[in-house]
Amino acid sequence: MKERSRLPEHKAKVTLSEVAKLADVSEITVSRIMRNKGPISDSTREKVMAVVNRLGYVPNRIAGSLASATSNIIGVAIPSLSNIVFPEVLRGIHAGLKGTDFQPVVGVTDYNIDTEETLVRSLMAWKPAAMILAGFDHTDPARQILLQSGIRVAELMDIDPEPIDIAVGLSHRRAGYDSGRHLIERGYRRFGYVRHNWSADKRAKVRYDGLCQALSEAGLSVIAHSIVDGPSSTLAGREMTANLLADKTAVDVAVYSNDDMAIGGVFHCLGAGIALRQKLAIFGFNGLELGDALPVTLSTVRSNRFLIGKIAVEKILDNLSRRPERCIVDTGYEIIVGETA
Amino acid sequence: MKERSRLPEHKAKVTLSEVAKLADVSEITVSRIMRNKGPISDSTREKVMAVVNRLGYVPNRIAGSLASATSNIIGVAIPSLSNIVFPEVLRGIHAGLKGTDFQPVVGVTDYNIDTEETLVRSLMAWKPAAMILAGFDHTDPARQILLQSGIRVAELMDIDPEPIDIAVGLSHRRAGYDSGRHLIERGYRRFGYVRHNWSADKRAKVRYDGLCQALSEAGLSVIAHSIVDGPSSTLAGREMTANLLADKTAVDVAVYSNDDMAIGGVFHCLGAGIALRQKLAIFGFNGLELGDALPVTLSTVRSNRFLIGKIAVEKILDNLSRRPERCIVDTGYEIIVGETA
DNA sequence: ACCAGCTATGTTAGCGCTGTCATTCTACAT
DNA sequence: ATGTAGAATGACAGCGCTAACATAGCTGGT
Repeated sequence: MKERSRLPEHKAKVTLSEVAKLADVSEITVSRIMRNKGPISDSTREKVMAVVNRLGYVPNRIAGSLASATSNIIGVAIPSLSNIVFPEVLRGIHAGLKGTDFQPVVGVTDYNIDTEETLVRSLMAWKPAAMILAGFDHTDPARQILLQSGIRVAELMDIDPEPIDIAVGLSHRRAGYDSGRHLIERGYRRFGYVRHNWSADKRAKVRYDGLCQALSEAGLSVIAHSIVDGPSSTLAGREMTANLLADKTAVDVAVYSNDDMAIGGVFHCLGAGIALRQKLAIFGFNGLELGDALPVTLSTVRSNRFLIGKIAVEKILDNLSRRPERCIVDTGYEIIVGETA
Repeated sequence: MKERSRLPEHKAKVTLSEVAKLADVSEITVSRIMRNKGPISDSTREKVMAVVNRLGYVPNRIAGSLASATSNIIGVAIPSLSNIVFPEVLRGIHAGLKGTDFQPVVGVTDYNIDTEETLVRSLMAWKPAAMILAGFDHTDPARQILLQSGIRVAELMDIDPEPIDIAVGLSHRRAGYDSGRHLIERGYRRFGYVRHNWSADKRAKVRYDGLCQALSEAGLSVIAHSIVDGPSSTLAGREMTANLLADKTAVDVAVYSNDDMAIGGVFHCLGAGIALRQKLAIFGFNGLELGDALPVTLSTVRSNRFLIGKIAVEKILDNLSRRPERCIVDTGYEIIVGETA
């Protein structure tokens, strides 16, 4: 048997009107059948579907969207795909969209608000049904475009600032504050802080501020810092922990800018034979699954990333046109008492 | 200062023709300016751009795509966002697309080829410039649609089967085989295998087959198995390792279906005080960054996920219309000699 | 002066679909 | 018979843009 050519034999771009002609009905009838809209007799439907299947007709949504002035696209702008946190949010978005026929179009901003602006323009050009962004930090033009669009706009991760329309996330300030209170209650007094460069990651900074406030209220403060100039990573966390401990300032607990870093800390201690909690306590942020699989389970704060994405979508689908009132959803957080603090 | 309303004041959907009217030029002139196409005098450009900025005009790409019969969309279908591997491929795709104005539209198949078919239909409806899929396992109708479309189709991760058009990935069979050879050379003889459910993850199965072939050629075989009925995870890897060791069959090396599982194995040993390599050697697959940050660095095989995504995009952009010849790119793999084997 | 050959702009005709408003054809009650 | 609702279908006019083909104004070479 000769192999079927991989190139289209006749350019035969199958269109609605072609299907209509062959099925001997009007175009609008085919259109209605394809969209399950309006009353159609079974006989007509069968007749048309036979042609559709024979020709392998796939409706052109570009034309459809233009004609109906609606698209089933949802624009999504996230800062990064390297940080496990955002794929998890994406997963929530996909989960929320499942069963609808909305399609997410995802762009990556690299934590840069100018890139974000370009991305927003380019996503808005598809006349999306809604937009989902991470964070609240936008250029003025971007904000203006989103504001004027009239479509639903969800800003994720955070709920402290004022949103354009919908905010879904948690209060990083409170999470930081509560972490501090929690650790103080557990008896820790000499706090070290290990972090990555937060110039792009404002939320890490806010958590730190919350932590400092809790400490300050208790007459304490962070007495040692170890800072890597770059993004967070487990390896960086490991090295910065070594760094922190090399310092003459003895700390009894190290708080980390996130779990990636904290897990690196755990690895350092495991490798160097430093007794976790007795000698050095470690506390992270995010509640990654991995923390639970560690030989010594990580003490941290669970942020519900999946939920954030899912709820954002639900809120959007709830009402596809923007309401006058803003909508803020607190997905909360939970202190996980592991074995490292 | 009173707050600016969040709802669009006048529905004023700004169109090309409106801009043209106000700038006192023809529509095509505005169109050319927006697309940087054709010769335009500086004075006209300035005049038009002033109006564009004043009105906040954003071109409607839906109309544009319909008129020009080209879209800048690239359809992407991946099995899952939970497995870190696919976000990394996505990252490669985004990296490859950077600087072009193609937009990826991402869908998730949940490792189900019927879901994939639905997804393919729905992505094809946007007349994408190209499609990227993970794997070679498709329904007949899906394959048919892709074949007939005439657009470029990249199938990622694997290069063993025959692709529709472009294949980018590595030979999992050879990777499995070489892992076996490598471990035999290092003196291991009593092989255990720890895996997740591979009914959805065919490639893990192929690696296993390759491994078995290498063993068999050396007169060896896998003498103990530990299988979790579910997806891979670090926790599962940890538990299944405990499981494997509880068995009376003593093994000197455990090969894992992937790094997630293998890292769980390392954690088990670390927690149970089992000397890695001396008492039990561990070998994974993927070469996750995390393996390098472990207190005992993981021995594994690096699959270049980021590169796979990036190269797929490059091949596609290389030539946007399908060539008669198939194109297969081997991104290779690399055995990483860590401290666990 | 004249035409080739540029640059800068405009005119026309759709792209493939769907909203809107008919129109036709039953079925059933009056 | 006659009216009336509803079910099933169709005609037509665009959606907002761009390809393709003019057209108009220049420059400079001869």
